[in-house]
Amino acid sequence: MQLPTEAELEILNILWALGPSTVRDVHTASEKETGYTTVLKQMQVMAEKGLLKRSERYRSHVYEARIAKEQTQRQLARNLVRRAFDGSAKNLVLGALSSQKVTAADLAEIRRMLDEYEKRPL
Amino acid sequence: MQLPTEAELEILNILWALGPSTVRDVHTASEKETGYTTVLKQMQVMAEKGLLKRSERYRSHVYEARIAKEQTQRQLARNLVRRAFDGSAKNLVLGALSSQKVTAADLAEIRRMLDEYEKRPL
DNA sequence: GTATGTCAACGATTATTTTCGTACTTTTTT
DNA sequence: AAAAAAGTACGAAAATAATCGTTGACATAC
Repeated sequence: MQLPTEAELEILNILWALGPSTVRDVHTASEKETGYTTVLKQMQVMAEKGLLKRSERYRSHVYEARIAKEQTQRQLARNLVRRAFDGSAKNLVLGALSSQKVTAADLAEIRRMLDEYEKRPL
Repeated sequence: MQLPTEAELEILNILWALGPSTVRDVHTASEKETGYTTVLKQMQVMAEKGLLKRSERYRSHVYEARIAKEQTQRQLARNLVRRAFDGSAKNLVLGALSSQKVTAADLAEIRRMLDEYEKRPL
């Protein structure tokens, strides 16, 4: 599968949050100051690439992400691990920890995830 | 700071591994089938951007990464967290785990890192 | 039924990144 | 000293990504 570009990821994030939406919806929800036709074109391209599914049943087309958020996240994480962390997920975990504020609750949940993982790797 | 592009990251990885090197060194070490002048130009651009430091003392210039590997990794991780993981490092950790094979030894080391982190957050 | 507004299609433009060919300079070899 | 080898500089082409303007289709309101 091909990884989404920067602008595409922004659109995917909106679609994941809103669910199936029109171009207008996405454009309105976007933080960026980009024009309507820009978003339209981008979503059309994404549909061609297979990143989005388009329903033409209605007056204005309704787009929907074709890939699940979690799957895309995994792929982005895998890609970054490969490119910048010498293939070591461990290093990325360290990088993730050191890159952000992580609360005690987060730490607890991460430990829980580790336990889960140990019992049943994905 | 500005994040390195794909090709730039490849060069940085080589420089981090080899230490200060000439263009020839980097070109030889590279997996990619790209021409010598391509690498040269890229490293010149990177020097302009401030990503590399250039020493002109010798016959062939010697380049060196201006940013530490760990710092760049942190920034890449932070960037990815922001763009694709709703700002939650926890989610990236999960993504990292599910994206790769992680050994028992890795898990142990991750746990150790968590303990470290809890004692003295970065 | 004509005017107004909303939308998709399409092409074109701009910006950025990646790549390479050519020319010029400096060494090294013969 | 001429030829060959190894470098850098420079410009420009090719590829990719992002943006927008214009046009025509289709509704809805008047």
